[in-house]
Amino acid sequence: MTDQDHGETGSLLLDDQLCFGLYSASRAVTSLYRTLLEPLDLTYPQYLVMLALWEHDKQQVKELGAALNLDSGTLSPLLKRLEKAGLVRRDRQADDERSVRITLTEDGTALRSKAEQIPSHIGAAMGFDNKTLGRMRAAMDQLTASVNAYRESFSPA
Amino acid sequence: MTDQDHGETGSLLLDDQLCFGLYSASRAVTSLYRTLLEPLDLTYPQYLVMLALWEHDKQQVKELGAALNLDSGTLSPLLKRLEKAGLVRRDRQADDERSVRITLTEDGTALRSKAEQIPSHIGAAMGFDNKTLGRMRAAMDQLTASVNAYRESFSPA
DNA sequence: CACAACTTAGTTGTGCACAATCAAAATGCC
DNA sequence: GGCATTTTGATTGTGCACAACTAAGTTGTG
Repeated sequence: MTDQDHGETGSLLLDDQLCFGLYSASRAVTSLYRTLLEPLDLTYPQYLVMLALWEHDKQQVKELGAALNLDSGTLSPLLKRLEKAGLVRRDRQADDERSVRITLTEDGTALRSKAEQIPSHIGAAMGFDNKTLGRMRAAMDQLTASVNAYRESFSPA
Repeated sequence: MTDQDHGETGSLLLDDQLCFGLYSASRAVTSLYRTLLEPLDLTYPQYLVMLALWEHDKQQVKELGAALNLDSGTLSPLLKRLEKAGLVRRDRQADDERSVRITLTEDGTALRSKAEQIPSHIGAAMGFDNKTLGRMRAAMDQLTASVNAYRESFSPA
C-alpha cells in the first residue's frame, strides 16, 4: 500500500495530472461562460457558433463543423435551437440541396453588441498577461495536434 | 466594419483564443482516452473515479465529488453504471444512513493492472518533456483557481 | 423532547459530444 | 444514360455536466 512514491503504479496518478488539470480548467472556463452568457441566453458552444458566424456569415453546417471541430450530431440540434431562438436561419442551398446554409437574422447580428463585453471579463478572470496567454494558446494547439495525431495512428479512422 | 485590428470588437475573436484552445485540447485528450479505455469498457470520467478509488478505496460519494469536482447529478448515475459493470459496490453507511460508501469489487481492483499501460500512452501522445508537463499543469491549476474565484465573485453562490 | 437548519444522495430536465446509421443528393465512371 | 461512390446533413442512442428540486437522515438549540 506504500506505492505512491514509485514510478509504476503511482504513475496512474502522476501522468494523469495534466489531463485532469485540462479537464478541470475547461469545465471551470465553461462555467464562467455560463454565468456571462446567461443574459444572452446562449450556451458556450452556441456562443462559439455565433462567433464563427459574426466573423463569416452564411456558412454551411460543414464549414462550421470544420471551424469548431464538431460534427453534425452536435451541430444539427444546436443550430435548430439557435433557429428557434430567432438568431439564425437554416436554408437548403438551391444549387446543392444537400447543404444547409446558416444565416444570421437581424436579432442574431444585433446580439453581437451584447457579447462585446464578454472577452474582457474572460481576460480579467484568467489573470495572465497577453504574452503568457499567447504561449498557453500555442501550447494548447500543439497539444491538440500531437494528441490527435497519436490517436489517429492508433485508431486509423 | 474594419474592426478586426481594434481591441474592442475584434477581441470577440482574439480573447477567445485560449478558451477555445482549452476546449479543443480537452476534447482531443478525452477522445484519445476513449480509444485507450475502450478495451477496459470505461469512459474518461469513469476512469477518473476508478483512479480515485485505486488510490483510496471506500470513499463516500461526497469525497469522490470533492476530489473530482463533480456533483451527485453526475456521479450518482455514473456510479450506478460502474456498479452494474461489477466494478464497485454502493453501500449505505450504518452509522450515517445519508452517506453511500463506494467500494471496489475484486474485478474493480483487478482492472488496475489493465490500466497501467495507459499513462505512458498519454505521455507519448502529448509529446512534452516532464518539466514542461509540470509547468503546464501548474498553469492549468492556476487558471482554474482564478476563473473559479472570478465566477464566484460574479455569481455569489 | 421538538423542531428548524443542515447534510448527503438521488432525481429530473436540458444541452452538449460523439459513435453509428440513414437518406437524399451530387459526382464520377463506364 | 445508368449505377456505384461520395458528400452532406439528420437521426438515434449513450453518457457526461450541471441546475433545480426532492427525500431522508443528522445535528443543534431551546
